[in-house]
Parts: sequence; structure tokens; C-alpha cells
Amino acid sequence: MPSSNEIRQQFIDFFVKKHAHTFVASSAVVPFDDPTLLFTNAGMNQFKDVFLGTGSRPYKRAANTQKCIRAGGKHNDLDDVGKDTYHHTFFEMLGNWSFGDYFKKEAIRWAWELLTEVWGLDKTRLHVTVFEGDPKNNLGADEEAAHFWRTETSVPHNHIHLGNKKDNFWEMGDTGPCGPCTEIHIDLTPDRSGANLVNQSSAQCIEIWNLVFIQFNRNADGSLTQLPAKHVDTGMGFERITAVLQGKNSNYDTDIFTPIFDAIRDMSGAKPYSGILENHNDIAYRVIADHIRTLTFAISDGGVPSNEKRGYVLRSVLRRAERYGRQYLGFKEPFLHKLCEIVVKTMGDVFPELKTKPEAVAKIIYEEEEAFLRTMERGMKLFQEIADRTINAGSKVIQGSDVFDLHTTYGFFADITAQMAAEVGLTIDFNGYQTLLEKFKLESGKDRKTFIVSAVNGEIPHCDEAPKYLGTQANAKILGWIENNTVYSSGVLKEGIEVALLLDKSCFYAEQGGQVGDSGTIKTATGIFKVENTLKLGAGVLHVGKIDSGSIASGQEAKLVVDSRREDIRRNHTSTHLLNLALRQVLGTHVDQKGSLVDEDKTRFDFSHSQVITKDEIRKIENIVNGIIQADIAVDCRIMPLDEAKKIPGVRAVFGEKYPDPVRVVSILKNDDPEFSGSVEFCGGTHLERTSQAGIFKIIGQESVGKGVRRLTAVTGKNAWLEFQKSSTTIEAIAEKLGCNAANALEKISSLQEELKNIKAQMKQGQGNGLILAMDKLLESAITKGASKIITGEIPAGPVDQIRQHLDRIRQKAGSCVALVIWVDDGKVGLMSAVSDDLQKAGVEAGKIIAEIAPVVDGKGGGPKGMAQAGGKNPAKVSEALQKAKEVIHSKIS
RNA sequence: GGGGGCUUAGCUCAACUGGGAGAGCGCCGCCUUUGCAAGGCGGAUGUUAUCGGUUCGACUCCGUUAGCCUCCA
Repeated sequence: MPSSNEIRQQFIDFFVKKHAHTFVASSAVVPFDDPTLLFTNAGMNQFKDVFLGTGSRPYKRAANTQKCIRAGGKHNDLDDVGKDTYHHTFFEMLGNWSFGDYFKKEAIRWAWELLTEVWGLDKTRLHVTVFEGDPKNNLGADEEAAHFWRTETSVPHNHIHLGNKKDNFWEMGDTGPCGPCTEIHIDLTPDRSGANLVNQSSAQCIEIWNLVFIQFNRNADGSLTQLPAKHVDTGMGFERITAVLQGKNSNYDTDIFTPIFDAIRDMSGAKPYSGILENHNDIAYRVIADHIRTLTFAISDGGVPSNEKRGYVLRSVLRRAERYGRQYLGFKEPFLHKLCEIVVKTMGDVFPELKTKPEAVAKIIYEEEEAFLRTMERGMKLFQEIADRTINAGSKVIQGSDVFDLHTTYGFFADITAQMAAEVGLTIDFNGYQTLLEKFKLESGKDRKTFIVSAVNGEIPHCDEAPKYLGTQANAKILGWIENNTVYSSGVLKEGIEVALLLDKSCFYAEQGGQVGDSGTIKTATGIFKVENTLKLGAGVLHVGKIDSGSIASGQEAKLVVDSRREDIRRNHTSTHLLNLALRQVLGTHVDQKGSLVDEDKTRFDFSHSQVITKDEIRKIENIVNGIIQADIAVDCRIMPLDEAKKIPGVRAVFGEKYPDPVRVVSILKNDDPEFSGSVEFCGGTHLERTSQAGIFKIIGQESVGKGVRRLTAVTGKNAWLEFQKSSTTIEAIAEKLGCNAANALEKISSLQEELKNIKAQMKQGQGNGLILAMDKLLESAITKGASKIITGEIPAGPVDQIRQHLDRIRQKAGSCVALVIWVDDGKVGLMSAVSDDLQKAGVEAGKIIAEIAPVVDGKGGGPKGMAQAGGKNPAKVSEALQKAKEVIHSKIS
């Protein structure tokens, strides 16, 4: 029996060695250069440009095995995986191509040759289909193909079938290259009776190879024209042909999957795979084995699980697999990441890219798994409750709101919930869920403050921003203003309205890159304009504010003064860079900036990191930052070409951010100390000249802001020492209260706590003693009725749980009994009743007794059968209540 | 920035509709065993995250604060 690796190699060798094709390595499964495509989903993807005529290759014949993923997007097999023997989210497509070279004759002959001569498939089991034609396009049947089947191969003539447009005409899109195709099917029925099963989606007769003949172009009007260069594009599902050649009924029974199954079994200790379709255990095996292939390949090719697009699909794939493993195979801890190894081991020789960073791939999967496992347990529980509720309500459909809750709270995507629902015979209200999600998305974005203009009438003049880096003062000319989304370039500005003043140049910093906009004043000969905020719009700078006094006219010369808060902003911004540096040193190089907000009060820095930052780490970070501040290092800002800047070693940039070219580079480096790993960042912000100007740096808070993203807030300069003063003041006040000095405060508190604990214990003991005496006395004076005792009386006040404890004690001591005690505490009345087990069985209930007595003292209460309590407000009636208690209890005992 | 959820013993988690705070592991002491793994017996651990409210009574219901998780922007 040939191994899958041999089969793959035989295919490639057949075309490369025997028929002069060029081997072209599989393209990445995550096509970063094609945004229209979620994942590579067919062998021809990397040759798309050739078929479209926009690109060419140095070879005319090609063959390969292409990694494909069909999950999410148009081709989505995700929902079918596990249920049958042949659907996969990841699979290999074997293919051979002709780019304007050979056509139908050779393609058909070689296909037949490979299948029957090289691989020795039984000819009488093979069926082929050819296109039947389409009257709409005045297109006859593909006689050419049928002819070659008859003349070039030994296929039985009655095994040539006609197929319709859906099965036998291939199109890339609504327009573009297309053509008829011919498919080869294999009849797996024991008696070779499968001829009528062709194209009937039967597992007994399956398609193994599709040969596409690209000979037309579909025009926008729907008509077809002949292409000058005709191409061949074939695709054979590797897993499927392997199953056929290995004589297996299921792709999952081939040596492509069995090593993964073995690994799953070894790790989980679950029942071995038994190949049953409807068995949850077996479905779990298939899903996990399939999904780990998808994940390992996709992540090796640069994909990352995230909350959008491809990343979302990968996350969803991972969660599905995780759920199956957790629910059906007994995995309690992350396990998928460990399966990467077997995928790399079995396929790394064919796809060397798997071997480049297997640890990094496993780590990404591990972290995803861990995060999801944390919520999965709860999610499964909530699902169970929802399912029970749905079934109890006599419904078969889980409400959209429940599906929504599971998604937003525990990360159970709707498709996972649908799967789980199906397993217990339910469906989900997908539309209801989607409506809620849409609404939710709208709500989420609502409170964002979008300031000022979205669309402006008129052209906003360019503003030279260079002065903002030079200082806080400048002279400029007033070019006009924006009022009510309209640009005014002449006239006099009215008082009292909020407008955006436009200048030819400005030293005001417009909000950008996390740094807030400047405020300040703009003064002309005739008036003063107060700038509240500065924003950027295109090439213009908007000085948002109002006239403070006088009047201002377009064309005037103005003197610009930025508020001194700029100083604090600079401190915070430079410190942000130092923080970024320190974080990487202390927490690791996985730290990447995810956002920041720098204003005059603080710097707020979001970055990728999954754990809580310990106090110890915070101290270390503070030490590093303050160390650099003290070292008084120059902050160097310069503008350089983007290409050049990108080459600076150790340069930091926010991933996914677009930077202008040329770009501004802010570096904090010690030229004389190569040991010092400084900070180099692309940044347009305003910075200090020297780090020492920041003064002091202190972290004042941390929080989690989303999955894998953490936020630190820190202060510098004045705010930092105010922070220190605040804590000193607090400590001093504590020390004063404790009557000791600050250094001893902790010790003092510990001893006080100890003391308090002892006193409490003593008190408990003392009260307990009092209660014991009182209770024992009551027991002695108990009335006997039949075999039971009636214990009633007043006791001293005490903590409720103490009373309960001692009441419980005398209940046990008394044997068959009913007890009811009353105490008065702080003007209020407390009642507690206990009933022994035998009398409870006889129908005497403490809860009922107490509910009957409590109203006597203007109270109420209740409780379970054995022990109940109540409270009242009328101490004067205690003896009356006791009297009634005796009567009530008396009447209850037979 | 908005929504939802979580926080109980050192750890992992129970406690049903408000009515006696529990289990497993770990820890301490003793016993058993030649010794180890273990086993037996006994024990302690808690302001049920925080503060406040409702109630006769709150782990449970409501609100606050903090931390965490998650989804969305």
C-alpha cells in the first residue's frame, strides 16, 4: 500500500519527470496580497493572474500540491467537517497546469495514464463526465473532450456521461476566464453498479479529478468569446485519492490522519477512533484532526487568531476544536498546541515552512486555547441551562438572545452554539441573534466623541506644522475659519461661536498619534482667540475655539502662544517611549504597542500582554524609566526617508499603522554606551529635549482592556510627586492613628489584628458560656408531652449564629423536642425555633411555628423545617409570645 | 469607549427558588509501615472581593468601587 507521501510524490514526478512540467511550490495558505480571498482555496489561486492575462510565468506547464483552506467566506466546509468522511477545512489539491500550451488531448490522456497505468486503478470503476452544452450561449456539448476520452483512453464508452453547467462548466467569477470541464469519478460500489450515482453526492461514487479547460472569456453582457490562449487547470483532492489508493472508505482512515488520531488518543486517553459517522467521540477526532491541520498551516503562514476576517475564522476553528476536545474527549487543559508537533512531523518535509517556527505557532495556539478554556466551562454550563429551559418550554429553537449572550459573554460563536444545539436536538434562531449583534455593534460605537466636521464645504488651506517642534510660540497669518462645516476665507469672525481657525502655519500640535491637541491663544492687533483644542483634517490644522475678546479678521497677522500644559504633555509623551522600552525589557519582546493616550495629566499605554503585571514588575519598570530620566539623555528627533528609517536596528513602530514618508524618528540613545538599549520610535509627537525634564515617573494603575491587551497608566513630573505626597500623607495619617511611626505601622496593624481576633474569640467564648447556661436551664424546665419535650424561654442576647449553634446543641441533647427561644437586643426581639428530626417527620415545622409566633412581637420570619428564625419590634410582648409559643407547640405535638 | 459575565478556605470549585458556609487537593498534629508511595484518625483555616441598600434573615436580590474574563467599537 503506497503511503500518502509516496502518492503525492508520484503525482508530482509523473508530471515533472515524465511530462516536462515545472514543479511550483504551494503558495501560502494565507494570501496577504489578495484581500478578496480569505484563504487560498484552490490550486489555481496562485496562477489567477495568468488566466486573467495580467501576469505570466517563465514556464508553460506546472504541477504542484497546493495547500488549501475552505473555511469562512464563499467556500465554507467548516460546518460539514466531522460529519462525513471527506470534508476538510484544510486539504491539499494536486494539480497540473498548461498555460497556453497543451490542451484537452494531453490533459485527458495523461490523467488516464496516471490513474490507470501508474496507480493501476480499475478502469471499469472509472466514469467520466463532459459538459452537455448550454443553449443560452449557443454552446454545444464538449464533443472534443468526449472524443479524446474515446480515442486517447481505454475508458469504457458507456462510462462517458454528460454533465450540466453546474457540474461541468467552471467560472472564476461573474466575468472572466471560464470553460467546460471534464471530471473523473470512481465507482466504489461492490458490484460496480454506481454509474447512475455519478454527480449524486454519494459516498459510493466520488469525483476524484476535475480537468478544467479554460477556453472562453465571459463578458459583462453574459456572452462568451474564445480566448486566444487556452489553459488547462486541474485539481485532484489529495486526501481523497489517497483514500482510494489505500483502499479506504474514508479520508480519515488514511495515513494522513491516523498519526494525528494516535496522538489525540495518547494525549487524551479517550476511546480510540472507531470510524463511526454519528459517534460524538469519532466526530471529535475528525474535527480536531482536521482543525489542527488548518491551524498549524494557517499560523505557520502568518495567520493569527483575532476578532476579524481571517483571524476570526481561525479563532472560530480553534474554539470548535477546543470544544469537541473538552466535551467529548475529556481534555481539561490546552491540548491543540501539542498536536502541532505531529502535523509538523508528518508534513514538514513536504512543506518546509512548517519547520521554520513551530514553537511560535504552538505558543499562539496555546494562548488562544488557554484564554478560551477559561470561559468555556462557564459557557457550557450556561448553554446547558439555556438548553434545559428551551426544552422545558416545549421549544426546539434556542432564542437569539441566548445565542447572543453566549457569544458576547463567553466567546461561543453562533456556529459553535448551533453545533452544540444540534447535538441535543435543537436549532438556533440565527436571525434573531444577528439582529441583536447588529444593534450591539451600533450601540458600541455610539458614544465615541466625533468632534467637528465630517464633510466640509470649501477647501481647507494647507498649514505648515513645522513650528510645533520648535517651541510654543510663533507668528502666523489668519487664512479663515470653519463654521458650521463651511470654510470662510474672508471677512470678520463673529464673537461667541465655536469655530475652527485656519492659519498658514502653526505651532499648535494637532491631536495625533495618541497625543492630545494643544490649547492656547491666538492674538491679532484687534482681538484674542482662545484655542480649546487642535485637530487635524487633511493637510489643514483646525484651531478649535472661540473669540475671547475683540474681533479677528481673515488676513490678519497673529501671534500664537501654546498653553503651558504642552510642557506636561511633552513629559508624558517622552515617558511613554521610555515605558515602551522598559516594558519590553521587563515583560518580554512580545510587548507591542496597541494604542496610547498622552495628555497633560497622564500617559495611558495599551500593549499586548496576557498576564497581570505583578507589583514587582511594576517596580522594575519604574526603576528602568526613572533610571533613564536620571541619566539625562538627549532626545533626538529627526526626519528621514521611510525606507532608511525602517532599517534602523531596534526601531519600534505600531503594527498596522501607516507612516508618512519621510517619517519622523524619535530616538533616546546613549551614543557613548552601546550597552544601553535605547528607544527608537516613529513618532510625530512633541518631546522633551532631555529625559531628565520628565522629573519623576510613576505607574498609577493597570487594567485589562481586551483580550491579550493590558493598559498601564502613569504620571510624570508634578503629578508624580503629588502622587507620592498623597501616599505619604495617607501613610502618615495611618501611623498617627496607630500611634507609631510609619515604618512600624505594618507590624502594628498585624498585632492589632491578632489582638482583635483573640478578643473576638474570647467574647464568643463568654457569650457562648452565657448561652450554654441559659439554654441548659431552659432544657431543665422543659415541659414534656408524650415522648417529646417543649423547650421555651428567654435567653440573653448574642450573635445569631451562636444562638443557632447552642440551640442546635440542646435540640440534640433533648432528643425528641420542639424549642423556641426569644431574646431582646437593642430594643428588638429575636426568635429562633428548632424541631428534632423525628417531629419534623411527623409534620412539625420550625418555619411554620416561628411564622405563627413572630406577629405577637410585631415581627415576621420563617425558615426550613428544622431551624427557623424571626425578628420583631415589640419587646414588651415577649412573655405573651412565649405563652403563645407553648400553646402552639403543644397543639402541634400529638 | 460601550455591553455582558465572574470574584466563596493556600489552590480548584460546590451551596437548587433568600432560611444552619461545604467538598477535593494542600497544610498541621498523631497513628500505622523496616522505609517509600500511600493509608487511618484528628485539626485549623472564611469579614463569601469592597462599601452601601432591601429584608425578621443576604454567598444568594439591588446599587457602588476594585480586579479579572469576554464581545463589540
